[in-house]
Amino acid sequence: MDFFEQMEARIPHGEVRTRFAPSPTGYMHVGNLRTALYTWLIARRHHGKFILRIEDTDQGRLVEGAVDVIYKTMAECGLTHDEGPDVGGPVGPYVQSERRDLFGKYAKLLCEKGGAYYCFCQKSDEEESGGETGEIKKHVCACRDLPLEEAKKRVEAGEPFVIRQRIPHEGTTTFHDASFGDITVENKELEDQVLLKSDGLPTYNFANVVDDHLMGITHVVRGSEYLSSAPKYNLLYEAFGWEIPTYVHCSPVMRDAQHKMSKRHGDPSYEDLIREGYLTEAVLNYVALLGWSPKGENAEREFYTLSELAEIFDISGISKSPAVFDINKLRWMNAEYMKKLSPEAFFAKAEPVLKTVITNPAIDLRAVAALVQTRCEILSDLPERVDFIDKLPEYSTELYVHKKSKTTLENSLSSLQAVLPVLEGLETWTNESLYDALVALAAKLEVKNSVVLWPLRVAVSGKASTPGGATELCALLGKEESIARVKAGIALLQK
RNA sequence: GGCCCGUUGGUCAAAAGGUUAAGACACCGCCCUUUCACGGCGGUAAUAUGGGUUCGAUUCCCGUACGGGUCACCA
Repeated sequence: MDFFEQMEARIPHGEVRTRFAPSPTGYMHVGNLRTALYTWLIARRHHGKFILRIEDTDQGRLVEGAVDVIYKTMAECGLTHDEGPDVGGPVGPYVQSERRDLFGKYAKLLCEKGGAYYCFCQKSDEEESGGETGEIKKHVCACRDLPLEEAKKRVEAGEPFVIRQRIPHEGTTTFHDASFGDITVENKELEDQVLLKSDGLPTYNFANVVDDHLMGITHVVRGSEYLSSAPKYNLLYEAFGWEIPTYVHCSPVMRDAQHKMSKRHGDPSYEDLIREGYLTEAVLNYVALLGWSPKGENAEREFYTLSELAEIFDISGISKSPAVFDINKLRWMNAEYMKKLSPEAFFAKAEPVLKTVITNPAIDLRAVAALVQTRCEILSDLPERVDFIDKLPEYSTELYVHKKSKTTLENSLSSLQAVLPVLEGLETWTNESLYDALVALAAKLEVKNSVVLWPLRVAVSGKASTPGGATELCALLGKEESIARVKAGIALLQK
């Protein structure tokens, strides 16, 4: 058994195998996350294998610790892989830089098979572009017609070379994409692309084809920017005599109608979103629906767990047109996820954030969390909602004037003055007892509840908008602090 | 510029020849209410455009416009 046969023998058959092949950039684009998710879902849906392959051939872009970021993100999202650099598998290595030697062998094999040829043209020969005419210059040279034996002699003699794909000049190539359907192009539009560079390393397109085949990948999921190189892939598979995988091209995630989301333009990556206080589950759920939609009876359903998606995900639901990322809808969806959290789970997430603005140990953070759980969309909203608890902010008396509650500066002052002794005389300091006492006071004064409660809420919070009503805030702040703030309010109104 | 792909409300999108063209976000209004919110109810808003094919086109075909992708010894 020769080398190539050995490699073939390793390839698993009879199962769906998909792969996510990120290059280690140090963060996860939203678009990449979606691709990873779809790729994972296809594997899970068919009870197949999901493979993680690190594409680190671009040495110039290497980022320290970036591979760990990939592991961490995938694990955090629940996109577990069955094979990869860290867990191994039958078709390793799973890091592209460790597969380096493979590609030269396969490129030479392809030359033997006639699908490629040695090319001795110097890079500088074709450096000139089409210039102002805008014409694209395709590489055409005599090396293509060099007899193989002669070319090999020159290689052995040490002459620098690249290996280029031999693309037929005539005819057309048709490839099939699971969501775009059949696409046919004229072969004359295709260039004899370089497969193996003069430094002996493969180009991305070549490495991909070889790796995907040797790893037994059945479904190639990738961005639609690769759509136009797909015919060349097909020709490559055919020249090798390999089975062509199912292509699943996904349109990009856009910032607006004409721009892809990009880190460079300040669009958030997955890590940015998490840092801003979005929940992983919400991000995944939202991203799943960006460019894919469920069919049939699920068409109106929007909330899914990962495992629910794994049951119903269907390639045919992938959309062909680009989708604009709507942070607004993500916010809404995140809020829904927060509301669904158990009080304990929400507290666990909220506590660290609350602690950044509430340092008073007398404050019951669980009570704060309970109040705020249905009133925030993302965790980073929290500080601004509860910062008044530690310290009463300076506020304008204008806050006391509220038409709907029928409050004015004058009746606010008298309300607070009436409230003060009630609070001071209150034995039991709970939301219920506070509410009962103050409603009774309003009845006694013969005014609407709000005439009493609105000014109190303002006095106690100094804010127009708070995570709870007057009595809830008083209960939270405690008797002493509440009374102090009411007195401060009275003083302010008396000025 | 050549080639390829796409186009349903502001956004995500359903409807795979016959529907009053779903649903969700956002927006607006009303109700609830101890603020804001939550919740409930309701509303505004779309098949890019011109031709075909068909008894009938969002759906099929062609053109146009607009948008995107691609045309490296980058991935």
